[in-house]
Amino acid sequence: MEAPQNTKRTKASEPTLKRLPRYLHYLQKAQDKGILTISAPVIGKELQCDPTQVVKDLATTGVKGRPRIGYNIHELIQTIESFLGYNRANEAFLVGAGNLGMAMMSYPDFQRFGLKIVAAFDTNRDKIGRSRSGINILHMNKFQDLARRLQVRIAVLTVPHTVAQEVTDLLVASGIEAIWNLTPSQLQVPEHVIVQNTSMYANVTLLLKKLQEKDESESVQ
Amino acid sequence: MEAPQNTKRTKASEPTLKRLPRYLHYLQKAQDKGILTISAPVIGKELQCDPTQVVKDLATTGVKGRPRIGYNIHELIQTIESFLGYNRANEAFLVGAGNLGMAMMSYPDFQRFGLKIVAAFDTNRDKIGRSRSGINILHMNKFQDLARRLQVRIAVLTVPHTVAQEVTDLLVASGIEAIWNLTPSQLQVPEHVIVQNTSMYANVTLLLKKLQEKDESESVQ
DNA sequence: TAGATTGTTAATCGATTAACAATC
DNA sequence: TAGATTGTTAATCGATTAACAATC
Repeated sequence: MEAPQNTKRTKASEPTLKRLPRYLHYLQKAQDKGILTISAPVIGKELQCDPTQVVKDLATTGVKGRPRIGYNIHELIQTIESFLGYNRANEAFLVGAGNLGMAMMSYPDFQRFGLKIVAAFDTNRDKIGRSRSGINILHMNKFQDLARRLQVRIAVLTVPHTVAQEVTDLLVASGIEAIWNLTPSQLQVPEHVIVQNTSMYANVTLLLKKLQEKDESESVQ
Repeated sequence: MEAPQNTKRTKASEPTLKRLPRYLHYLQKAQDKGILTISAPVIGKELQCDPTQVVKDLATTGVKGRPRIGYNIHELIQTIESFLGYNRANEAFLVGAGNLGMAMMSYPDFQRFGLKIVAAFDTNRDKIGRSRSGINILHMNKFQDLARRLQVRIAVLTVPHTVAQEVTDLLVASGIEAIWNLTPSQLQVPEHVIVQNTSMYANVTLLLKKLQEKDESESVQ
């Protein structure tokens, strides 16, 4: 009957979702300085992006601003955090306690972004029983049982790419619903499982190609 | 006068550049199995993407296929590798030998993707003088001199985000032209400097948001 | 009131997808 | 020849950018 309070069902596009954390980071710094109100043009100037895009991005979170004045910075931060789900604590298991896995365990502040790594798994006997940043490393053969009992839905995958698919099959069989794939492998998963790929190789390719294109355009001129 | 051999100046879009390494990875596996010829529909089926998009992506590299038959797999691999610049060895300095930095030094095969990390830098006395995966860790105060003398143009940035900007200023002052930014910071750089951002926080946000949206759509039904 | 900023609607831009002709 | 696949051109889709009305 009534207008729902915070139930804007505008689903954000991927580019928007990537920009929102950047805004948030800047807004938190601004709030620390004691600023109470902020406008889209100011955000855009600081972050070097289009002010009308900032307005659009903010609108998808459902926050309301006031013409001429801007947004209440506290309300804005709250709304973005809530929209992005940062105030929940999604529990996750990390699989593969190698170099990258260890780095991810020590990575600061994931919890502030809604992700809590509650345990790590490996098959290397030397690593099992140790811990890193308060996260215990357990044997992989405990994964399935623990995932089910603790109802963990998210896995961070940092195993060697040679075993990425077989490990993935186990994750899926254990009821994992979302996989953050930090291996270069293209994972095969059932339709209901979400995969977020972060490929170092794709990123390095992009960087080098941009540099190459810059060189070419300069040599042409 | 003559038609240039390999000088298709089609500059690829970012999505295309992200897909090409995936194709390449699959093609190399297929070649190892002894396959000599491959068609876009086969690649699309295996990688679960649209075959016409595969055709378009491959066309941007300048490779020629034959109707009904497909592409010569050897020629295809060569062309993609050449197009992406994998046969060059772009030398890079890594800055920040912390957890993530160490992981990147140990990351396998960057060289196969055209990136060669030739030295690492840090300010922590305990780390300086040590090495990892054959890469020596030097004091940051040697960066500028070495970057200039070796004409290194690329930096991999894995420092704590609190010092990301000040380190970036030094990189730029040392003549670095391209920065692979693995910190969550939004770097301020002059226009001629290329930045490739790989933000763990943006990626984790995307994953959790996708999961959240899936939950919402299911609870609605 | 005047002017700046939000918020919405329209126009542009670019990438994906579809259609179809060329060709092996 | 018949049929599958490339390669190109057109249509669709979605995101960005621009335009403008509403409003503080």
